[in-house]
Amino acid sequence: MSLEFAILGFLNYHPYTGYDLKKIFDTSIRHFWPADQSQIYRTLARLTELGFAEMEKIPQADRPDRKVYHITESGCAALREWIAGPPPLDEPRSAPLIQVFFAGQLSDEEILAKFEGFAAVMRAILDRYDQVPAQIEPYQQEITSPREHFFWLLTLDNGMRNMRANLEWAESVIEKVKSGQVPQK
Amino acid sequence: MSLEFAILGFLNYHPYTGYDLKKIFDTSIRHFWPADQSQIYRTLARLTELGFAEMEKIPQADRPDRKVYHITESGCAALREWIAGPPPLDEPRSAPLIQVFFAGQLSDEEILAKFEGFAAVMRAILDRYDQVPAQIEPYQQEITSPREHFFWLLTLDNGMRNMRANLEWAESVIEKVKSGQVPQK
DNA sequence: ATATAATATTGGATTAGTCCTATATAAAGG
DNA sequence: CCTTTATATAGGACTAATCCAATATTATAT
Repeated sequence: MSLEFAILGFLNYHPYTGYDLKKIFDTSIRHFWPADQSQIYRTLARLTELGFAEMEKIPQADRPDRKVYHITESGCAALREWIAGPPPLDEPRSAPLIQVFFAGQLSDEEILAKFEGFAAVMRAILDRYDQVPAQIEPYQQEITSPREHFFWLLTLDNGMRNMRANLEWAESVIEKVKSGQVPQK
Repeated sequence: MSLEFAILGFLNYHPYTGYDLKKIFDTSIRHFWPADQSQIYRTLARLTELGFAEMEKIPQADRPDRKVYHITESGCAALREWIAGPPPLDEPRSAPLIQVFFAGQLSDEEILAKFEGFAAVMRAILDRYDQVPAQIEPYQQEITSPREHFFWLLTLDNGMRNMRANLEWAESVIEKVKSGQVPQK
C-alpha cells in the first residue's frame, strides 16, 4: 500500500500526529495521492502494529491527547527499500476519457462545450500548481534539505508537464471541431 | 460509477455477453479504464436491475448459455446524459510519484537507475500505444462509424501526449543527475 | 496422448478508499 | 451572543475494485 510509505516518508522527516499529517498531505502529496483523514488514522494504527512506527501519547489538558508517531528502525528500512525498489505500476484510470471515447454521438456544439470545459479545468489545475512552490516553502526550511526539496519540485514538474500536454490536447480538439476536421458520421 | 457507462457505451453499439465485453475492453478502453472480468459480470447484473440493459439467454449445447445483454431505451438515455454531462473529476493517483517525492535519500546512482527504469517503462507504453490503431481496426468496420472511430483515436492521442510528456520529464531528470544539477544534501 | 487455450459464467474473500458522524474544547470573528 | 475554525481522534457503513477458485466443454497445438 502506497499510503503507508507516504506516511512513513513524512515520519522520517519528523514525528507527527494524524492531524499534522492530514495538513501536510493536503498541501503537498495530495496532488498525486489524496488521503482521507480517517484513512490516515487507520494507517497509522497499522504501521504501529507492523512495528514501523511507535506512538507517543502526549496528554493535553484541554484537547484530546496528542498521539505523536515516530518512525522506527525497521520502518526506516522498509521505507528505504520501497523507495529504491521497482516502481509500483498503477493502472491509470480516467473517467473523462470514457466520455471522450463515446462522444461520437454528441453534436459538434456539445463536443466544443465539453472540450472547452476540459481546457478550463486544466488551466485551473495549472494555476493551482503555480501556487505549490509558495505553499511548500515553509517546509523547505523546517523539514527538507535542498536535495529533498528538489525532488518535491520534480513531482510538481511532472504534474505541470502532464497538464500542459492535456491542455494542448484539448486545444487541438477544439481547433479540429472548429475547422470541420471531425467526421460527421 | 464509470464502468457502468463504459459498458453501456459498448452495448449501445451492439449486444454483447460479459465474455465479449471483457475482450473488447482489453483491446480498447483498458488503457484508461481496466476492468476485471468478475466486475464486468456484476456490473451487467446491476445494469439489468436498473433497467438499463436486458438479458437474452441463448442456450448452447456444449458450453454454458450465452447471456447476451441489450441496451434499453432508458439505458440509452442515461448513457447520453452521462456523456454530455460534466466530466467526472477523478483524483489522480500515482504511486511512482510518491517514490520520487521521497527519493532525496537515495544516491545519485540509485536515482539514475530509477529514472532510467521510468523512461524504459514509458517507451514500452508508447510502443504499445503505437499498436492500438491496428488492434482496434477490426471494430472500425463492424461497430463504429468514422466519427466514433475519430473519438476512439482521440483518447489514444491523449495517452500518447501524456506519455511523451512523462518520457521528456524522465529524460530531463537523467540529464540533471548526469550533469550534477541535483543538490547533494 | 496430453496439455492448454478458448468459450462462458458465478461467487466468496479481501482491500483500499470514501463518507459521515460523534466527541470535546478554545479562540477568534462578525 | 453566536457561529465558525482549529485542534485531535474514533469508528461504522458503504462502494469499487482485485484476487482467486470453481464449473463445464471443445478445439487446437505439441
